[in-house]
Amino acid sequence: MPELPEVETVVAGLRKTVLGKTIQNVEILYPKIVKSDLKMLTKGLPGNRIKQIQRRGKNILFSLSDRNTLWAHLGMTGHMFYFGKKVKADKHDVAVFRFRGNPGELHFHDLRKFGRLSLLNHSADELPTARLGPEPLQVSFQEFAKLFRSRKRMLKPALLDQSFIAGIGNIYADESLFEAKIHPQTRTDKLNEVALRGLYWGIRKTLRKAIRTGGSSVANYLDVDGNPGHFQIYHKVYGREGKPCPRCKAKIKRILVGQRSTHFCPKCQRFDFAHRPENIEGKRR
DNA sequence: AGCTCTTCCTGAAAGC
DNA sequence: TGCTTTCAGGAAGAGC
Repeated sequence: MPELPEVETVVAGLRKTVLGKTIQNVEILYPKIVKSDLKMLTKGLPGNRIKQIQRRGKNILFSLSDRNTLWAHLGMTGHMFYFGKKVKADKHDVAVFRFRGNPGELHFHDLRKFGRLSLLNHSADELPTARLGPEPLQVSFQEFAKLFRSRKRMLKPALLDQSFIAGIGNIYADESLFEAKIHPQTRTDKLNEVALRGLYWGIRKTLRKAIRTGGSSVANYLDVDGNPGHFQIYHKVYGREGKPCPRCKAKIKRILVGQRSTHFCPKCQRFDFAHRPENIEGKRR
């Protein structure tokens, strides 16, 4: 599923392929993905040049020459495929963009149709980004620490909450918590300075490495040119239930936290590691 | 405020 | 073997 590193990879691909092109028309094959007014979108896009493409959290923002913004979210299984020539739409394509004076096409492909597309009548800077938490690769440690201390909730749901911190999904939440050796059910406000630093750097390390390797190819993630990423071979806990922890060889566990499957090492991700290191032996769940 | 449950959707995997 | 059920998951919305 596309999370921050995958979306970053997709945005890099979009910049190489469609940045600077002028939209000729857009064909919406599955109208339900459009969350803004459908007619406004299909009528408003043609003639617009794509001036800038940015990622914010897991969102893709196309800044248009008329100062409006095309907002895309890949959901669970969304892909953006660029073809250098006319190509017949796949049955899972939800939208096709065509460009002026150019045979190339951009296909928004989305098997499970959780993706979304909106035309927003304002610039990319003044987006519904008020509903998005800080970027994990940009936020300072001080702000990060303040954020976690300001809430009282379990870490796992907090990391998945886009209004809390943007861009992290199930894979990278689990992997980051593993890096930081923190139990997913630890409360955000219970992390001491050491644990907070560990988590801050764990998230950064995990996301950066995933970006470097082109994202994780699970749920058939592919980049704009149809290439898979490679980060999944580096997954240490995600999707590894019952397999040995790469750090201590204990069996990786999978539990449900807030309805979401959560993978962790029960031995080296201690529930109370973060705030009560002296009590590590005593408690179990 | 924060948790839980539901909805959207499809294909793979598990169950019978 | 083949049909049926379950599950996965990002985000939003309802209800508590």
